[in-house]
Amino acid sequence: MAAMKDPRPCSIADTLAVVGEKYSLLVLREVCLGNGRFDQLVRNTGAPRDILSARLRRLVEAGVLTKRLYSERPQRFEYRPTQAGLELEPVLMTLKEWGDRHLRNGTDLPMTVEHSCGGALVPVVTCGACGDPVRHEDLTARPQAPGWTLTGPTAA
Amino acid sequence: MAAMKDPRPCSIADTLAVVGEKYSLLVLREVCLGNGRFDQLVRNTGAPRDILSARLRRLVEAGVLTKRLYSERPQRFEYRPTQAGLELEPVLMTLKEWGDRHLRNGTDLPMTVEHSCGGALVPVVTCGACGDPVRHEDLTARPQAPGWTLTGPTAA
DNA sequence: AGGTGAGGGTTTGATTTTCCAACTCACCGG
DNA sequence: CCGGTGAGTTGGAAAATCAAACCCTCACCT
Repeated sequence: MAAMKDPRPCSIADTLAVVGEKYSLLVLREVCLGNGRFDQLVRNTGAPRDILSARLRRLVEAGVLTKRLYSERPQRFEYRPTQAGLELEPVLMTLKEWGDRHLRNGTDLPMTVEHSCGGALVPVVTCGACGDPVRHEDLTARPQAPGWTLTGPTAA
Repeated sequence: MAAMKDPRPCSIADTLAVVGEKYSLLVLREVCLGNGRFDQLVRNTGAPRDILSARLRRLVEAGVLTKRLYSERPQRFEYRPTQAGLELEPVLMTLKEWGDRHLRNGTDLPMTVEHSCGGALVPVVTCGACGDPVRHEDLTARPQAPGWTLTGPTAA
């Protein structure tokens, strides 16, 4: 995700610069599931080996994954999520939720996630302050840096 | 995001096939903010015009955006989010939240979002059933379709 | 000692995408 | 008639992706 003169300083863009390249989030999905070995990642993500290699390097250097030796002689490695990597799981969950609902009508899901409370997880984004589920109409963008001249009714 | 033989049927991958290409989510960000005109999108996302054109076509065809005529003579268009598009905002919020925390230490944020409850929005993903914030340790993946052979301790 | 196979990659060359600048077309304002 | 705006399209160079082949280190079998 190299050159891009995004005139907008933006954490969304910055995060995508780390995990927005093709396969990166699928790699993270697998690593969070515990499938952190190279050949598993090739099989489960469908990424070409050279691309996977590049993505892993990038994610390790960005502090999202770590490379761990799980066997000397023969040397074998495994990738695991860092704390920062685990904190990207909300992104995976919201992506999954949208796909489950809009691309599969909520039926025939290939995988579900069970929450410790007992049921299938339905991730809901709430406001940390009041605890209410967040709806578009309740949001107002507050530009803080130059480059953020809003024109429209504004909400993100 | 053409050819990819992802051996895993997965809603995350499917969603990324819709909005995972470079610039797509930045376009959605702008459209959700109300900045839905072509030249605004060029300026605010930094996307080359031809790429932007392709992304807009794709997002409209996928039902994430609609193209609206806001002036005949001269013909001028504007892109707006559909309901499905608005429902992708949780993805944007979780991406923003991660970037704010991990890429900027939570300081000097270029933009904040205010929630109707009064404070700056801190998006938290919770379990729809019990309402608790979701933590990695509380999750268990439940494969439902073939292709989902888990090996590790498993959680997503 | 030789063959086979797994794991974890790198190399090579063809194919796709992206990038960027220039160009179009339709209209409006002076 | 001239310049400018909005919404794109076009053409060619540069970069990223793809698939397959290759490499290296060991372990195991016989």
